[in-house]
Amino acid sequence: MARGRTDTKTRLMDVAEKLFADHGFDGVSLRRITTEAGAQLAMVNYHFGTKRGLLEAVIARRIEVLSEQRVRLLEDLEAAAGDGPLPLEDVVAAFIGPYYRLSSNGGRGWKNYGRLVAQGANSRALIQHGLSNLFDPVAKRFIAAFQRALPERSEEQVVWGFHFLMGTMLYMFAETGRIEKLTGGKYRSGDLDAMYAHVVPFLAAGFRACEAQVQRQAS
Amino acid sequence: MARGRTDTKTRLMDVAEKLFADHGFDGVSLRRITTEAGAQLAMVNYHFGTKRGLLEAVIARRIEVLSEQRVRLLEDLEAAAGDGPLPLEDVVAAFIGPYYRLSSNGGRGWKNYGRLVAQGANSRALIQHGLSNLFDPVAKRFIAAFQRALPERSEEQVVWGFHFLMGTMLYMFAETGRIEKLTGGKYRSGDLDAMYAHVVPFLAAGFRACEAQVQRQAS
DNA sequence: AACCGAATTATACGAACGTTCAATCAAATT
DNA sequence: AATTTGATTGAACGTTCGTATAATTCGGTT
Repeated sequence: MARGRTDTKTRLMDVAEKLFADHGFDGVSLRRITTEAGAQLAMVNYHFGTKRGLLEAVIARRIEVLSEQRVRLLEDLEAAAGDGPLPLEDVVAAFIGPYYRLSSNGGRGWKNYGRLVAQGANSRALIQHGLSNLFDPVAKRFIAAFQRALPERSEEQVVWGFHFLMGTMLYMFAETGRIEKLTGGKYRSGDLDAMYAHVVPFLAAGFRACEAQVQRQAS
Repeated sequence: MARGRTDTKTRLMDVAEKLFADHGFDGVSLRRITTEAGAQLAMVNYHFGTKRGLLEAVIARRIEVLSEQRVRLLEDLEAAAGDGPLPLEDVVAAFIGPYYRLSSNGGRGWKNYGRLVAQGANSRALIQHGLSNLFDPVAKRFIAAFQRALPERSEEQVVWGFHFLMGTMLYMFAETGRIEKLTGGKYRSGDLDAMYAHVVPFLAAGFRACEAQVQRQAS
């Protein structure tokens, strides 16, 4: 159709992505989504079956891109490392870097997705409900990769480190605007370049921390 | 009224806290809240004015407790430090420790609050809207305290470190259950004792990490 | 030229929503 | 004993919600 540059199905996902991120899943009506997308109300049920189906389609199309890039970078690392340990900073970058680049240069949709997924990731409703099956296999691969990057660390330390990394990453790409309020606008939560430059060494140092402390106490 | 052990106003806040955390603000109706609280529908508007007023009351009563404890611990640190620098681990513990202890031993309400605030903190709607004014003054004090604990680090590094700490903390107390799924139940996101033991050295090491290297954005 | 199936339109349905308000209750105060 | 006041009840308001369905459009195949 000539209603917009893209087809109806894509426009619906784009608008829903933004509005879900702004107001939450139940905070937006299908009427508002279809109106802002220039489509008829019934098109959501036609293309996605149900409102929840629309949400899942919105999330799935981004996770697939993200997972593919993460896995590809990790496989490159594994190929380059041979039998040796993986470089820790590179594993962190392989996980967060794709998200960083897509959020920076992937268009407005990725910004909306970042805010949406930061809310959804913190609610059990979405996690338990199949949507995370698109994410979990990749996450498991990265936990194993972090263990390979930190061969002297216990599994426990690596698992919790990955947990802290998840929280940091989700909050980072949510771009909540809180840091602006706290610093009077001097630092901006949308300044992903600055944040990414700091977050990789920050998380890598955290991963290495627990054992360093144990070693100090033992020696 | 012998409907419950506590008065209606408190019961409404307790039930709303849990349901808002489970389903989001717009995912729960006042009818469901009042029914589960054993109260009449009109009581929400009577006690809190509006549905949103109920949400704000729910969040405010917890933030006030949290802020008071955080500030008290920080003032103790400042008194003990005199003119010297603050011990970094202690500042981290002064910020996260109260939340950890309340979430562990403060009753089920604090668990619900943790999940609720992790969603709300990632949505601009709540942050821009006055509710964060209860949190921001304390956050500003802690950013200053972190600078005092890291006199050789740039303000920029400290600010971003605090940002990463916020994300880690919010995700930690959301207890999303994701780490169970990723580890087959071997590690549990409700094991706050283990998480807290790891998170303080993790974040402290991140704060101390050397200045961010200038990283080129590659694709 | 007739046809087909996917996409779109227009409309309707029943249910649930937040909010309001007059009436009633129950103590504490006068 | 009468009165006041905050808390609670029960019912209703108009609106909006997600979903379903029959009718219509239209380019590509027959």
